[in-house]
Amino acid sequence: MTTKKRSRTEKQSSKERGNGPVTIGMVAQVAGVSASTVSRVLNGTAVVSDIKKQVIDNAIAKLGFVPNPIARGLAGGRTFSIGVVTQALDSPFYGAAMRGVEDELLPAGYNALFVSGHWDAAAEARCIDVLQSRRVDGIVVLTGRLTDQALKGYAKNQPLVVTGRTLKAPGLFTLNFDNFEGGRLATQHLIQLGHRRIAFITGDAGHPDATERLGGYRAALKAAGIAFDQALVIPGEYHELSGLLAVDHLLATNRRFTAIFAANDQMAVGAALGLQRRSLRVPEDVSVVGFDDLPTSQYAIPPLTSVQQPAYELGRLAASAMLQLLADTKPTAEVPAPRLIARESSRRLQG
Amino acid sequence: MTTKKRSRTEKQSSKERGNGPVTIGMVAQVAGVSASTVSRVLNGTAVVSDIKKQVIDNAIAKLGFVPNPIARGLAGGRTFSIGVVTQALDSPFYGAAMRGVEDELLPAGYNALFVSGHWDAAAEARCIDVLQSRRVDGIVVLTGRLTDQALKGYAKNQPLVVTGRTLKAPGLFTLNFDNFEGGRLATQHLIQLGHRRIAFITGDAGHPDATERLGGYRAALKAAGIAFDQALVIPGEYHELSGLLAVDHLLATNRRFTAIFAANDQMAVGAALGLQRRSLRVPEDVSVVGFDDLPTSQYAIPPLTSVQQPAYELGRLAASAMLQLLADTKPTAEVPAPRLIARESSRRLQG
DNA sequence: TTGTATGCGTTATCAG
DNA sequence: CTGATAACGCATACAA
Repeated sequence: MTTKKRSRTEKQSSKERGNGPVTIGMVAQVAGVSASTVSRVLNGTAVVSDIKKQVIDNAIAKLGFVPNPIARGLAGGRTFSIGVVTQALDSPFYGAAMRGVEDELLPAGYNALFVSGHWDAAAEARCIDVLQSRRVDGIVVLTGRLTDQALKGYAKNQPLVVTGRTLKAPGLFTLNFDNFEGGRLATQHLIQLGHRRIAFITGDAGHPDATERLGGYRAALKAAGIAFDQALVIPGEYHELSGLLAVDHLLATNRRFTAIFAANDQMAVGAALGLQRRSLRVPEDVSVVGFDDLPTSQYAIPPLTSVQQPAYELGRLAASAMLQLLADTKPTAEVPAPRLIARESSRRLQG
Repeated sequence: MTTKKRSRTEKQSSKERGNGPVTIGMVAQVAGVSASTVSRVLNGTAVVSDIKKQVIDNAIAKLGFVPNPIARGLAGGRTFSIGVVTQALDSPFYGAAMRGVEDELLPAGYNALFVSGHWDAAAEARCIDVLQSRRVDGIVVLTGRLTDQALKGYAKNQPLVVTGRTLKAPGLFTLNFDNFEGGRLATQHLIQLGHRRIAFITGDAGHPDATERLGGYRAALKAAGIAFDQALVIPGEYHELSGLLAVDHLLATNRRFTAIFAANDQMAVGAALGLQRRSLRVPEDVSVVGFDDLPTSQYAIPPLTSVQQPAYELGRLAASAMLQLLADTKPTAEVPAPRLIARESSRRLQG
């Protein structure tokens, strides 16, 4: 029994700088104190005399000790890792959000476990199972498909932060971007440029985002006294092809329009391509506005006018809220208001 | 002592379906066997009588038992999680690769821990430290900046799979995409279209990829008997702005060229925008070819000709290789050969 | 303020 | 083939 321990100690001392299994017991021994005391200075769990603290810190530094999160998790019930359910690992939007999460979590000593739900409620549920089995300290769900009910249920087991939804429940914090206002802004922008026949390409029907943006579109029209025309609303699914097909449909059915507002940038880009294919120029013949303001949108041809979605900020805020939840303080994060970024794809209606 | 255990059992039976802390001991008790035996059927560590196996499986199902990876990690020395060092969480390329990794790992019962090195060797080293402290079973480095030496060192501590490099060492497996051939293909494509004055926008100088692609460019020129002209090679940094500036530079210095080959799609898109700004049409006036074949590239205006980088496949292969390394079998993954995807941004030189 | 004892949920090592 | 029992590395009541 002690044999094993001794052999490890020897191995360590021989390599000296290897980040091998230096245990808390080893620093305790070197510092001449008990393991408990070392643990205490490590976590600030209790007051330790300055003198011993000094000695322990030295021992830690000397041995290059780094606590084992695994053991920590087992013993303390916390893993210092938080699970993040995204919808797609490969997406400019979720990518930025993940970056925000990471930037916020790492400095706090937490790690993120990213998994993706592929826009599917069942898959998301599986993700959460995996995360729970990994004993994450909390879960962040980025714009999921799970029902409010399910979410509330999960929140009972561990802190939960959810974006893209507004919900009230214990242990649950939601962070919602104002999609309605975003939709309104974009439409209003086009109206102010003189457009009155504005087509709208919707997002995925099952998604709240999409209907909210549509709501903003309708509100802006109404405010300007423009009649809503259902024929100008084309269903899309948030990807480029949708935009392209929407334009085809619009043209095939002889709809008259001078501008297109797409519920996200990907569809806007697809629409622009569709227009170009039919020899319609953007923005000379048709103005196009997107939503999300993806990093690539400023290099689209022409650079795309869009509603900025603060994906990175959203990620940071969500993570920060989670940290606060974990610290038992009430989260105070607030999502930035939507902002319209005007570029070359939209311009004043001529004639 | 048994008190505690009993209380847990009660809690469990009362909630019945809760995924609370059902322990191996509890299923052992229900099945009327020892914990060791349960562990054995769980891991297939030893032969167990079919009859007991049955009983245990039933107990597991009945209690909804799910092994605790944390405890597993502590006891068995394995965490069933593998660390993945990417360079950017928000990048179409790494995004696809991450998806590939996830798709391969999850079914095998492993989890991925994604962290990003931001193209910085020091940051990458920190990432690896974090990963090691999390006791991951292995590390996958996607196209890093670490030195071969450092990599070999890490490979001593745990299995390592590295992409974007060719290296031989114990416990280390590398997976290299043929960037040279990709560069050659793209250039050859333009040459076959009749172009002879082909500008090249390089990638980030510190990156092997970039120089290999340049090598392919030169080789193709040479094979066609076209003299290499240093003035047509513009340094870039792999982002859109580089492409735009490169075109500005080319035009400002009065270089004559009929085609541009950019070392990645982002720069190609930037170049296309730069050309458009100067009223040069793609492909009528200038053909443009990119590298990577990002998903968005097929919707660029015009759709971009590009060399396909099998990012998703690369991720899968890397993960699969890691799994093989972990299973002590020699990895056999082979990266698909580069393929040119011809679209509308390149066409035969007129006149 | 500090040390001791014990438990976290599994796997691994031994006996049998 | 199976069951005790000892680690795994740390945190935490409890006692001192």
